[in-house]
Amino acid sequence: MINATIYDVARGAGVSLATVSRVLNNPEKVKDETRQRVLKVIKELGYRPNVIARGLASRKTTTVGVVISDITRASVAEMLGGISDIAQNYHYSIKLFSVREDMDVIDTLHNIVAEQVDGVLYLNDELSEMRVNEIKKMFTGNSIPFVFANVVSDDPDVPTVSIDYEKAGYEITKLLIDDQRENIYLLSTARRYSVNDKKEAGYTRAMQEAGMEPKIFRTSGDTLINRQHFSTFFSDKRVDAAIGVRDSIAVSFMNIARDNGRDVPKDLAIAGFQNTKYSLLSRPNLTSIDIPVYDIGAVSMRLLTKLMNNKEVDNIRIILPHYIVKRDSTN
Amino acid sequence: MINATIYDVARGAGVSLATVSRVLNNPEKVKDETRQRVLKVIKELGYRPNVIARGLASRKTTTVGVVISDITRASVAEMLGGISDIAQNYHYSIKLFSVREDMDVIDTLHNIVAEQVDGVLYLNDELSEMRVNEIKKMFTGNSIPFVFANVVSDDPDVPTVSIDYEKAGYEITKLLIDDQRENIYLLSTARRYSVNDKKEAGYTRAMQEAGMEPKIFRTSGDTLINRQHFSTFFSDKRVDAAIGVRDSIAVSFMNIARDNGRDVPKDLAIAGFQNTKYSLLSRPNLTSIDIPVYDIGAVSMRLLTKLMNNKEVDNIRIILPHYIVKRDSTN
DNA sequence: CTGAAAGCGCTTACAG
DNA sequence: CTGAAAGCGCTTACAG
Repeated sequence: MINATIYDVARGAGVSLATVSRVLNNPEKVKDETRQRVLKVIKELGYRPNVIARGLASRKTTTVGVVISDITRASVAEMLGGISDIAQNYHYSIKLFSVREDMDVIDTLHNIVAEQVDGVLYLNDELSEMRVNEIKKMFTGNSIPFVFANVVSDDPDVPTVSIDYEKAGYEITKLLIDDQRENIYLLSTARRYSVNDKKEAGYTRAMQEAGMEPKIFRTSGDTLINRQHFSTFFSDKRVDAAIGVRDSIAVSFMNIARDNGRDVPKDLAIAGFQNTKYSLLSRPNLTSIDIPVYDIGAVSMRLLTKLMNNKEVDNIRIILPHYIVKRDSTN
Repeated sequence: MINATIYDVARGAGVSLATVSRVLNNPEKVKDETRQRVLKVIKELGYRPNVIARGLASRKTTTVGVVISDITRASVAEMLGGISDIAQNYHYSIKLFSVREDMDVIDTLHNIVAEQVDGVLYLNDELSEMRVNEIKKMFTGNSIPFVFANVVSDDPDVPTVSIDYEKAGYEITKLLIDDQRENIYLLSTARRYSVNDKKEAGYTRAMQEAGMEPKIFRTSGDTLINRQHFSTFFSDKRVDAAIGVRDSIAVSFMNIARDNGRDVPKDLAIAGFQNTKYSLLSRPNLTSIDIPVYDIGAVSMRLLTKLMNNKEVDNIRIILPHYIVKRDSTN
């Protein structure tokens, strides 16, 4: 038979549908004997409740919407891994919504609301504070719980899970300063991200504390493009150390540096951000800030389940720890 | 007001709900004047149909299930990008299901069926023919359309989208043979994948055709591990060329080769598979087979929409073209 | 071209 | 502890 319904089960067990429903949702309210009988029929028929019907009747879909921009970024994919694992534990399904640059975000959010998800996870490190505010209003207006993952915001009412990027930027810069490096560059992206802004702030603070001039070089995240930017870099600049806001940028820079006869780390120390696979496939292996991307996903999903079930939450702004992985690209 | 319903719209426009529903689903059946009036009220109220209710009533959820194993693999993420873009075009939503090694696949599929998706996309290059058959039976039994993406299967009734991995393996091997390389190794994974089996078959065919002995070296996909395997490689083996079944394996091997004083490509030619970012961040840049991963995702989603809407499909087994990107790691 | 009514497969007070 | 009934917000024949 194709897809038994709750009626089939009720008939088979000689009870009403209400009882079958209770066996599924509030088993403790059903007499043990009855419950066993119903369970047996359920198994025999291979019955699984129609999730859609349940969603309509209960107004709970046990589904969360996950909003992403660019899924091909390694950090996004790994965060999704964490989200997915936790969602599975809590028996939530995941609906994926990707918003592209050219799309009307608020319109998309309206669509998500129409999908009747129980909560929303918003992954995007490129959000401006204003955008965050719009999104927050939209969701609170529809009273649907939400959590921002890997987003930095100063609004104390916005649930976020991330690391302290400012501190990370500070620490990695400090590492190079303490190594007596003088001309320390930060290689950042031309496009401004809230997260990268924090890294830059941390870098700048460390430099100024040390009485050194912050030097931020902006380039593209695309290797083919930044390679060109970097190739002229060495002809007109003094540089003793560089920090890439992404590992891929750091590795690309390191390659060009070596092409220009620089010895890494002797002449030039290089560090990256994110501790991706690149850091192990580069020569020399790259010093990098390990960001617990999987955990950011997992923790934000866990926070969201609490919010969805009106559990007490003592802190809606979670900062996860990061640490520096020292490898051969620095002393 | 929170979430207007179809009743609110009907009342506002002075029509029945049936008419509102028609305006949404079969607008041509409604008199122009009425339609405009309804549309106006819809806009005023910001009405969006409750997707769940619609799903229950129409038995169509306009949602597809996407089954993945490891989302952190770059190819999976990029495929998802292609799927997501096309899904958006056709107004389908995506529900993500990840199956882990230790899970009962068939049980998971039952859950997916209970979710009432209109179709399923199954991404997994590690499926055995037997497994493919089980899955096929499960879905056909529940009469839910499905497409395998990046899966190779010999069953002519199984809709698949992939490239000709055997041919790709053959061609890249041929490239090295034609370059007069003698000891050509294939660096494959210890775990057997259907897709890697095909690459190996192509490699073997090319080698045998040339009267050379196929040499397959199996290692881990994990850089930290394969690095160790490779470090003893050069002490006891003659090697003039190597092909990694993944770019990351090829790059890892290349690094060790250079540590052992080999000049790439002079002493040793190296090629990879997939043309990922690694191929551009390695030194020298890696020759690789470009596999149109995004397109595999996009095309399989498009195929699935046709199957879901009972459109005529002339070919349910689609092979996409691949090509070799020659870079500095080979002559 | 439009409306009244049944029904999709569940959950949830309400009685008992 | 269990059942009858209403209802979730839509779609879809069926009449007219």
